[in-house]
Parts: sequence; structure tokens; C-alpha cells
Amino acid sequence: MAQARMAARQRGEEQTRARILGVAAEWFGAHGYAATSIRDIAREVGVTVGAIYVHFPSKDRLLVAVYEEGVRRIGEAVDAVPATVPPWERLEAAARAHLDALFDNAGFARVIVRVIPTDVPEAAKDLRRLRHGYEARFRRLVDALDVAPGFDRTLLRLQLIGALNATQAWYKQGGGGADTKSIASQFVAALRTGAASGKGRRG
Amino acid sequence: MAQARMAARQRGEEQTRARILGVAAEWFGAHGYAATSIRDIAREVGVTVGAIYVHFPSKDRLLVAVYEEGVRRIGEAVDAVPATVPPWERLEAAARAHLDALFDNAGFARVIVRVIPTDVPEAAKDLRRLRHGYEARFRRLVDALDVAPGFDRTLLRLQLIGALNATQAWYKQGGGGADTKSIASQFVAALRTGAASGKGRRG
DNA sequence: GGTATAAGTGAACGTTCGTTCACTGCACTC
DNA sequence: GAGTGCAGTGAACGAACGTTCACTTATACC
Repeated sequence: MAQARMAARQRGEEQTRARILGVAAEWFGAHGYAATSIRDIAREVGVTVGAIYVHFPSKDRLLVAVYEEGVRRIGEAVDAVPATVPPWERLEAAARAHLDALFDNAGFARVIVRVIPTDVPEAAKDLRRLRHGYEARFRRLVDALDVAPGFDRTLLRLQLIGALNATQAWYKQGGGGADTKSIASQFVAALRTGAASGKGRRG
Repeated sequence: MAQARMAARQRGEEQTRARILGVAAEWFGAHGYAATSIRDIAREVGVTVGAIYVHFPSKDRLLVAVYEEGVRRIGEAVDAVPATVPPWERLEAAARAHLDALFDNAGFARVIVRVIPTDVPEAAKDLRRLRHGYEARFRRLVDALDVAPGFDRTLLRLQLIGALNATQAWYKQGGGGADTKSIASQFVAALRTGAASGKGRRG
């Protein structure tokens, strides 16, 4: 009985903390770090500003917590791709998982793309470390590819991740445009075999 | 004589206005719109905050003016590519011009990548119009390409621009890494003929 | 020389920012 | 049932924000 109440209470606590984290992710991802105030978050969660500081010591630590959760989620999605799939197909599946994480309604992944580490000097070191941990997954995926001589794998990786992250600026969910599957498919196909027709293949 | 003084005075005026514009471009591009204050700009220009408002009616109008100048500069750089060059080579040259504009010391072009129109509702309409005007150049460049059936030209354009703009997050000038020429070259080459070696070209 | 014009000053305005803190309410222990 | 511990409150803190305005200064015009 005592344990049950304790558990219920802890659940309640965690719910508030999780809700703060979720709202913070939405706002940091949609409007950026500087443009989001602690009061914006508190208002949307339905608590007072003081309640935020019960769970997080400062605004920048809240950001780090959001970043951490974002990296965890998007990393989980990319890791779910079976290792048995051939390299280029695996990269395509990872690209699609990355896109889907970027556009799920939670918005945790968006923060990683939107908030640049140097924007928040007090948290820059942590943010860089978290980013690096995630990008290592794509590094491994790209290392497994058969790449023609003359192509730099690092540039190839940055080209793909850059294009994927930039979708955030124009992609509209549910609109008449392409879905994440076809975007990932074409992006990887272009990098793999090229988009030029026979005439344009040699310059 | 009167005309000479008039000219000198106007030159002085324009110098202050131009300096405000330049510093604003640096700060908006490096730290974002919300994280840059009018006082930051005034301090670096060496004038008081009131002086800013002599030349620009509000912070968001200052942003629009910076955006306008940024679009003008990067557009000029891309337009300088000779029309006689074959389509894929022209795209590569434009990509390099885009990168160079992004990394010149002025930082006007950086603002266009960094500040998303929706971030500043009062200026969103103007910013979108200016962006659209610039992107139309790349649309024309991509329309001129020989593209294999099954590839969406719009996605192809967004993939290239996205990857180019994302370089801002990692590219370090003068470092040991690739220069803008080789980045543009590989990005376009990958999209044109693919990066896969013989083994990986068919899935 | 007197007057108009416009750049730039410096101080102030009301608001919002991140953060703090004494306090309340409630679930738990002994 | 007194005492402990912690989530959450509500008001306040000083600082910084965008913006305004009466004013000074310097030049151009008559």
C-alpha cells in the first residue's frame, strides 16, 4: 500500500517532468532556443515557472535534457534498421527513419537540427558530444558502402544528412508533395547512381 | 561646393547605414534573430540605439533589409556563372558560388540560411518572397539538366540546396578539410553520376 | 546670419526575461 | 499525530529587451 502510493506519486512526478520535456522540445524545435521562454513552456504545461526549476536547474540544462532525449529517440529509430540489409538499402532505410523521427509530432529530433551548439555556450560541449554520438551511426553506415574512388566518404555523409535535415525548412506533412519514404528513396538513389540521364552522365 | 558637401554628407549617412546593415548581418547570421539585440548591433557599430532607429523603423525591418542585401549578393554571385557552360557544369559553378557567398566574411548570405521566415511573423511574408526569388535561379538551373526518368527535379534541387546550406554547420574556413570548390564539385558529381562503385551501382 | 533638415545622443518607457525564495499542500515515516 | 520531504505556488528580483522622444549638433539653403 505504501509502496503503491509511492509509485503513484513518483508516476505523477515523472509525468510533470516528462510533460515539461515534451513541451520544451516542441518550442525549442519550432521557435529556437532564444525565442522560447521558460514562461512559454510553463504556460503550455499548465504549471508555474517555479515548477520548471523543481525539475531542471536552468534553461540550458533543460535544453540539454531535451537534446539527450532527442538523440535517444532518433538513434533508436535508425538502429531499428536490420543489419542484414545490404549497405545502400540500409542507408536508405536509415535516412527514412531519420526523416520520420524529424517529423513525428513530438519534435524532439527537430531540436537537434535547429539548435546549433554554439548558440548556447553554457551547453555547447554537451550538445556537441550528443550530436557526435548520433552522427557516428551514419558514419558507420557510409563506411560500409562501396564508394567509387575520388569520393570522400565524410563529404558524402554530410551531403546526405544536410539534405535530410534541410527538409525541415520546406516539408509539409500530409500535403500533396512527396512523403518521407519517397524523399529518402530519391535522395539515396541520387547519391548512389546519379540523377543524370544517359546524355548528361559524362561531362 | 554645396553639391560636394551634400555628397560628402550623404556618403557619411550611407556609411553609417551600411555599417549597421553589415553588423546586423554578422549577428543575425551568427547568433540568429532572437538572440541578437538592437543594443548588440549598436555597440559594435559604435553608435547609440537611437541611431539604429534613424535608419530602420524596427528590428524586423532591419532584418528584411539585411535579407534583401543578402539575396542580392548571393544572387549576383550565382548569376555571374556564364550561360555558355553546359547544364551540369553550370550547376556545379553555381553551387560553388553559393558556397563562397555563404562563407565570405560579410555574412549576409548566412542570414538567409539561418533565419527561417516563420521565426519573425511580422516579416515572414517579405522573407518568403525574397527567398523564393533566389531559389528560382536554381530551379532554372535544374530544369536545364538531363535528368533520368523517375527523378523529381524539385527534390533534386532541394537536396542540393539543403546540403549546400547545411555546410554552414560544420565547414571551417582555412582548416585542413575540403575547400568550397571541392565540396561543390563532389556534391554535384554525386548527384550527377552517383558515388557508388561498380559493385554498389545496382541493388 | 537666421532658419530648416536630418543624423545622432542619452535617458527613459513599459514589458519580458531567467532565476530565486518563502511558502503551501500532501504523502509518507515513526 | 508530530515530523520529514518534496512537488508545486506566487510573488518578487535585477537585468535586458524593443521602442520612443526631447534634445544637441552640423550642414545646406535663403
